[in-house]
Parts: sequence; C-alpha cells; structure tokens
Amino acid sequence: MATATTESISVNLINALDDRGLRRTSARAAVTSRIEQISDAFTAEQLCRELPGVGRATVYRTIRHLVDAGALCKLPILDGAPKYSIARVEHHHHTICSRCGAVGEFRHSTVERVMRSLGKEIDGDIVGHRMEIFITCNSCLAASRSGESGG
Amino acid sequence: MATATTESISVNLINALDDRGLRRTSARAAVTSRIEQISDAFTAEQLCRELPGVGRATVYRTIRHLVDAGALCKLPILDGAPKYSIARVEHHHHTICSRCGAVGEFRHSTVERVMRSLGKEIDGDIVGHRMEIFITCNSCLAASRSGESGG
DNA sequence: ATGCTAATTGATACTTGATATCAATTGATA
DNA sequence: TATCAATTGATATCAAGTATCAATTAGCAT
Ligand SMILES: [Zn+2]
Ligand SMILES: [Zn+2]
Ligand SMILES: [Zn+2]
Ligand SMILES: [Zn+2]
Repeated sequence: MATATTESISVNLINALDDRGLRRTSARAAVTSRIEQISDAFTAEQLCRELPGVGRATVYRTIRHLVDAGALCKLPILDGAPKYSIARVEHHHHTICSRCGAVGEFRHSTVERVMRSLGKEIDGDIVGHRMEIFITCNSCLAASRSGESGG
Repeated sequence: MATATTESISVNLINALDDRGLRRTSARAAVTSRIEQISDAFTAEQLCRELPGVGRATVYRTIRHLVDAGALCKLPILDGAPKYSIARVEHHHHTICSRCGAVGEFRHSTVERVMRSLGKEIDGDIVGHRMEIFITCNSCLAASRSGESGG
C-alpha cells in the first residue's frame, strides 16, 4: 500500500530497476534515493562525491540502468560531462541556463508536430530527435540586474 | 581574384583564423586543408591520426579557434567525442545517422519560427538553441534491406 | 532458517579525450 | 636581417568513464 509523497518518487526509480529484473541492493537504493533528493540535474561525478560509500563503478552502472529504463535522461553538455535529470514525462526537451547551468524541462506539442513534418524534407528515416533551448534563467537575470554598474 | 572550387573552401578556413588575428603557420594550413578534404563530420582524434606531422595540442587548439570563429560547428555525441563539421550556413541543425554516425545539415524556417515563438512559454531569456534529428540514413537503409534474413 | 548460486559490488588498473607546461621554433614586422 | 611575441609539440597531467575480478550479497530452493 504505497502512500505517496517524497517516498513514492524514490520507489519509482527503484521500480524502474525492478522492472528490468535487477536486484534491490543497498547501493542501488542509495543511488536512487540520492538522485531524488537532488532537484537540479546532476553529473555522475557529482553523485560519486555525494555518495562516498558507493563505488564509482556502481554509481556509473546504476545511472546507465536508469537511463536505459527511461527513468533518467542524459543531457549532452558540450564542454563537460553529461548531466542527468529525472524523466518526469515520456518525451520532453530541456532548457539550459548558459550562465549557471540550471536545467529545466519542457514539452510543446507544436514543436513535436513540426519535428514530425520534417520527415518529408530529410533524407532517410527519422528515428528521433533532441533539442535544447539555451536561456539565461530568471535567477541569473535577477543577479545581473542587481549587480549592474549603475549601482 | 578568387576562382572558386575546392581551393576556395581551403582559403575560407585559413581566413577564419586570419580574421581572428592568428598567424598563418604550416601546422594550421595542414589542419585546415585536411578538414576541407573530409566530407563527413570528424573527431579531433581522427584528425590527429590523419595528421601525424602535427602535434595533438596544435590540432585541438586549431579546432577550438575554428569553432570560436564560427567556421566549424561542434556537435555533441552522447557516447563519445564531439564531432566537428564545417559550418556552411550561419545557423543550422544536424541529422545524425544512429547506425553509422553520418552527419548532415539542414535548415528549416518553420523550425526557427517555432523556436522563436517558444519564448512566451519559457522562463528566462532565450539565447539560443540546438537540435539534432536522429535518422537511419539512406545508405544504412539500403544496407539493411539487402542484408535481410530472407536473402 | 540455511545453503546455494548467480548477480552485484568496488578497489584497482586502464582507456580515452583533452588540457597545462614550457623549451625550442617560427612568423611578422621593423 | 634582427627582434620578439606567437606558436609549436613532446611530455605530463587531468578528467570521465570502462574493464577486471575477487569478495560479497540478494533471492530463491529446500
Ligand atoms: Zn541561471
Ligand atoms: Zn520532441
Ligand atoms: Zn547511416
Ligand atoms: Zn535553429
């Protein structure tokens, strides 16, 4: 009888592993529950640092399982390690703040419709797509306004 | 009086470096002219292999200059080194064959219009975007058709 | 509950991609 | 041609991530 709040999200990530026939281990519980506590996107190395009790290999392996299960999305960062974030809806895209790196999610039906319509103009079979919007996030905008030279 | 075919492209990449106030050196000439001979996208390591006479550091540095100059685009590959391709038009996106990795370019005004319209629905200021379409390219489609089990 | 066995773990070594260092070289200009 | 800052590239180092494999453990059968 799952009563749901913070706990239930935790169960979800572990469930994603269950569903793949993977065993419930304390290492996997530590990784998944830590991921759920992080609100922003994170890197693998960051998780390793925050979970010194779990081996690097296990952190990387668990992340890979979660990505394979579709529970995490892996977000390429051009000048650094990929970031991961919980996939809360099936298909979505990301916003990335160019200044602070904060990651957000969005879904937009028009975008999807246009992407589908591209099939006619592109050679080969479309099998998927990826899209990132680079932004200056509100908190970075606020920070730069208050820090302006005009005092 | 630039008469233009293959040669003229070569001049362009070197020019991109000139325009940044960088010196013309034989190493840079080797790197830029090799890049122009490659029709597909390439990785930095691939260039190093193909230019054993040029030091790794110089290959990486020259690529970075070209990217900074906007003459090359850097394309994130989730499970490997980024690929580079000559930026033939100002703003464009890429197709990537999931099977063989072949990279293509496209531009589509509707896509750009939709991206612009997203501003209203996204928190913060949009400063750019990136998009990749994953495909199975025609040659991979042909290969899989001829290699089918019914053969 | 106990034992069995395959799955899992994690320390270590390694691979790959890329950057920092810095003495030697070279391009541009006077 | 002399000068000197820019450039080069061998080397060391760093960073991200994977392979190995002996030790441990989860899940199941009894
Ligand atoms: Zn920000
Ligand atoms: Zn989409
Ligand atoms: Zn292909
Ligand atoms: Zn665009």
